[in-house]
Amino acid sequence: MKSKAKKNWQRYEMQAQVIGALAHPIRVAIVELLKGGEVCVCEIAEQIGAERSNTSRHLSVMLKAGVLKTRKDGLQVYYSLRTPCILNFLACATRAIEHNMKAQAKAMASA
Amino acid sequence: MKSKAKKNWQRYEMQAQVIGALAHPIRVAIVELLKGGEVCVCEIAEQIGAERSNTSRHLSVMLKAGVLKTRKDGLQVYYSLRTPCILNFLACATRAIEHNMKAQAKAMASA
DNA sequence: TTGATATGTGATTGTATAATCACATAGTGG
DNA sequence: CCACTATGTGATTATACAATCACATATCAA
Repeated sequence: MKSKAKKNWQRYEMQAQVIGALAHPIRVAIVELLKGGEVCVCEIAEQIGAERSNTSRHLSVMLKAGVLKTRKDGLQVYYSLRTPCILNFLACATRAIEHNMKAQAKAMASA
Repeated sequence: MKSKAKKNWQRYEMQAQVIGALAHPIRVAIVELLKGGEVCVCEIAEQIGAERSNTSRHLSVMLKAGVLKTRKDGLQVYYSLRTPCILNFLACATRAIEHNMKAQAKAMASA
């Protein structure tokens, strides 16, 4: 039934947007950094070694996707995880990578 | 410590690649379709309503990322989930979306 | 008020990704 | 062998995304 995919297309698009919000190494690094709690933009930028404006843009992508939330305090804006289940993405991705490594090692051995 | 992010950069890149392999509505649809078990390319293309060559490309992205695996049987190639934990991505993304909807409704009400 | 700092955003440019077409390859059956 | 079907891939073009710079805004402190 092609109709099922058509019917759910909008949902697929939204899900892809949320997942895409984590599909960049800088954003993965940010999520991992925020695992320990809220951090302000300037510290995020410093810790991951990226320009502030660039960091700000990446944060806004994730904010827009609903993955992060913010809290203003004076000059600073603190970002934190809004949907903690996204941490599972990282763990699952790691599992896939380990899987790949093993397969690669096996391919090497047989070559 | 900026050094931590630098040190893990390669891992972040690989994780982002795996996550990015799911960051497209067609690929989300494919993963959902494969939830029930292996499906051949031509049926995947038919069910999601995409061109076969395009479907094939999306499948190869996910295959390369280690998210899917294949089994050849005669003319057909059957794809299936290699790392089932990626199904959690979809569920978690849905949760984030619901969160967004609620926030949006609240913003509407207060406007 | 002035100056300093944090954050975010428009504009630009370079890079990556996606869709399409044409075609190659490989297996199947007559 | 030949025709047919499924799959995958090179080449092209259009689109989306990322990084950077310059600048605007907001908050604080003196």
